[in-house]
Amino acid sequence: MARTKGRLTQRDIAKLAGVSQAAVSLILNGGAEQARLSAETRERVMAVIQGTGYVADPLARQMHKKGNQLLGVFTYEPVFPNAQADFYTPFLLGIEEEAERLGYDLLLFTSTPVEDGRRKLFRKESRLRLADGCIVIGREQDRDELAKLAAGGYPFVAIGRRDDNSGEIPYVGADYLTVTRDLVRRAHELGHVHLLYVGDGTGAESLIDRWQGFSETVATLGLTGDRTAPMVEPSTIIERALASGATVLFCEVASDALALAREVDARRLGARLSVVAMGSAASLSLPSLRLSGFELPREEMGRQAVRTLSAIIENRSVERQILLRPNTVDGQTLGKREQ
Amino acid sequence: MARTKGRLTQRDIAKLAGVSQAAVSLILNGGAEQARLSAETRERVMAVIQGTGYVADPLARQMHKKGNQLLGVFTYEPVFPNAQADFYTPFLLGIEEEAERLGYDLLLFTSTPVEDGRRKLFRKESRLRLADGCIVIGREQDRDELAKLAAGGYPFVAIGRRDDNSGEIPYVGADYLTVTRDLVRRAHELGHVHLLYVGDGTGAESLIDRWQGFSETVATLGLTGDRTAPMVEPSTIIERALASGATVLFCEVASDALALAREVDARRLGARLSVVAMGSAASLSLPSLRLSGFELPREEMGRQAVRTLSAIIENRSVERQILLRPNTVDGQTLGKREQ
DNA sequence: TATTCTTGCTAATACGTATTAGCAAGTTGA
DNA sequence: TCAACTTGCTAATACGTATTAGCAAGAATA
Repeated sequence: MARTKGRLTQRDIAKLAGVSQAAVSLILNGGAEQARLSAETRERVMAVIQGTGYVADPLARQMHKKGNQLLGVFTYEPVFPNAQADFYTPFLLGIEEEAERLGYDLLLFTSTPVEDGRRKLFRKESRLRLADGCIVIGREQDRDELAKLAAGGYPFVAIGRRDDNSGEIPYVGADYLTVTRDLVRRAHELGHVHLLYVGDGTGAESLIDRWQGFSETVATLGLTGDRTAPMVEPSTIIERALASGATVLFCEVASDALALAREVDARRLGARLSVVAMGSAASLSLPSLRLSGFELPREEMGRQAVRTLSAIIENRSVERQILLRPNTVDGQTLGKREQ
Repeated sequence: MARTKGRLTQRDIAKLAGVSQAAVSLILNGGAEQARLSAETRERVMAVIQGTGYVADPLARQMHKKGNQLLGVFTYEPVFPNAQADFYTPFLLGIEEEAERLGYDLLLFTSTPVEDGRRKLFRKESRLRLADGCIVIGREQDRDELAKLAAGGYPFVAIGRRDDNSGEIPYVGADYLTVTRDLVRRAHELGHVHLLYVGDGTGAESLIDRWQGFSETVATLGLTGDRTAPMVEPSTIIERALASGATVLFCEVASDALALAREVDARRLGARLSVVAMGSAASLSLPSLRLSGFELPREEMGRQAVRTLSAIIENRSVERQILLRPNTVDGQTLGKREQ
C-alpha cells in the first residue's frame, strides 16, 4: 500500500473506479438518482469505496454549508464559578440545553491574560465572529459596543434588556415592571399601605423598571411609597422604615434583601416588617430563611436567547425583543400587615 | 442592518483595503515580511480588519491544517448541572482558567443529542476538527472510540485514566492506588486491623486501582481485608461488618460512604465503625457530617489536561499520561479503633 | 544602455467536497 | 430524416484560506 499522499480523496476513488470526482460525490450523497448514474457505475464506485475504506473529509464537507453551527457565548467574567451561588450557570444550563436541541455547539470566549482591561475586551471581541452568532450576558454598560455589532450585521442576542436609540438591539430580558406591580398589589392585599423601596431605581433598565413598576402601582392604588438608597448598615434602613411607618421593604438587590431579612429576624420584627426581594428570591434563600419576592427565569431566558439567535442566523422571522416574566416566590418574609 | 452576506471573508477585507485577498492572508499569517508588503499596506489592512471584526473561518483554516486557538471539550452528558453537587464544573473551572492563560477559547460540543443517556463521540467527529484538539471528560467505557481518534491523529486528552493495548491514549487521571494505600496505612496507624472494602473493585481503571491499592496494602501490612458489593441497604453492610469484626469501611462510591456514615451516626456506632470515602469526601460532605477519605483534584486535572493538550497541539514534548494525587480529607468518620 | 537587484504586490493554484449546468450518444416519435 | 427526448455521465465552479511563483516598476550596478 503506497500511501504516498496523506489522505484518500474522491479523486483517488474516481480514478480507481474510472469515473469523475463528481460521480463519487453524487453517489455518496444520494444525488445518483437525480444525475442518472447507472446501477453498475454506482456499484463499481461503492466497491472501490468499501475496498479502500474511503471516508469523506468532514471539514471539506462542511465548507460550503452556510454557517458553522456555532454559537458564541460572551461574558465579562469567567463563566465557571468559584462561588456557590452562581450567576451564569442557570443561563448556561438553558443555553446548552437549547443549543443541543437545535444542533449548535457553543463557543466560550475566555478572556486574554492581557493586563489592560480595554485590550482584554478588544481581544475577546476580535474573536467574536468565529461563531455564527453570539449571546452576550451581563453588564449593561455596553450599549455602544452592541450597537456597533448590530450595525455590522453580526447576529447576536443580549441577555438582559438593552434599549438604545436605534431600538434594534435584540435581547431576552425580564419583565420587571409587571412582576413588581404584582408584588406591590400582593402587599396591598395583605394590608400594607406604606412601602419602602430600597435601591437606586436608576441606571440599568432593569433598575428603572423595578422602580417604575413600584412607583406606578403605588400611585394607582393610592399607597405611600418611599425610596431610600441601599445602605451599608441594614439597621439604618430598618430604623428609617420603622420611623416612617413603612411596613414592607422592596429591595432592588437580593443580597440587601437577605441582609435586611436577617436583621429583621434577629430583632424579631418579622411581624411588623416584611421584606421583598426583587430578584434571586429563591436562589439566595437559605433553608432557614426563605425570601419572598421574585426570581428571574434564567434557564428559560437562556433557552429563549438561543431560539432567537438561531432564528436570526437562519434568517427566520422572529420577535427580536422579548421579555419573560419572572417567577414570584412565596417565602416567609412577606406577611400580613400587623394590625 | 446589512446582513447581506453571511460571513465576512478575506475577499471583503481585501476589497475594502484595496489589496488582494492574498495580501490579507499573508498579513494575518505573518507572511507579510516574506512577501515584502509595506508597513502602510499592513496597517491599512489591519485597520479594516479591526474595524470590521473579521475573523478567519475556522473551517477553512483547518483545511490547511492551521489552528484556531480553540480547545474542544466533549462530555457525555450536559455540562451544566441541575444538581447541586456537580461533577463537571470543577474540571471546567480548571480548564477555563488554564485555557485563558494559554490564549485558547473553548468549544463545548453540545450538539450531539444524548442517546440512551449519553452522547456519542463518533457522531461528533466531523465537528471535533473545528477545534485544534479536544478534552474528553468522563465515561471510561470509550476506549475504542478514543483509540480511533488517536489513530486518526487528532490531538486529544482524556480526563480519567484510559489504558488500552496500544498504550498511547493521553490522559490526566487520578492516582487512586497511592492515595488508597496511604489511607489504608492511616487506618492501620489508628489501630484498625480488619477492613471492609465496599464496592466491586472491577470495571474502570479507577475502580481496579482502588481495589488494588486496598488489597496490596492490606497484604503488605498483614491486615485482614474483606470485600462486599455495595448494597441497597446500608444496614446490611453495617451488620455484615460488625459480624465479621471489621472496623473500617472503605467505600468505592462516595454516595455509599455518605449513606453508611449516616446510618453509623444514627445507630451511634461512630466509635466502633469508621467510614472512608474513596472520592468526593470533601464535596459530598455536609456541614454536620464531614467524611474522611479523599477528593479528586478536579480543577488541577482540568488545568493539567489543558497543558498537556496544548503541548500536543503545539508539538512540544510532554508526558502524555499523567496521574495526579488526590487530596486526603480529614473528616470525622475515620477514628481510632475502639480498644 | 543594458543588466541585475530590489521592492511591493498579485495571479494562480491547492485543499476536498458539493452542486449545477450541460454535453454526447443513443432512443423515440412524427 | 429531423427533431425531441432520454440516458449517463462530466466539466466547471464554488466554498474560504494559504502559499508559491512571478510580474511590473523603479533603483542600482556595470
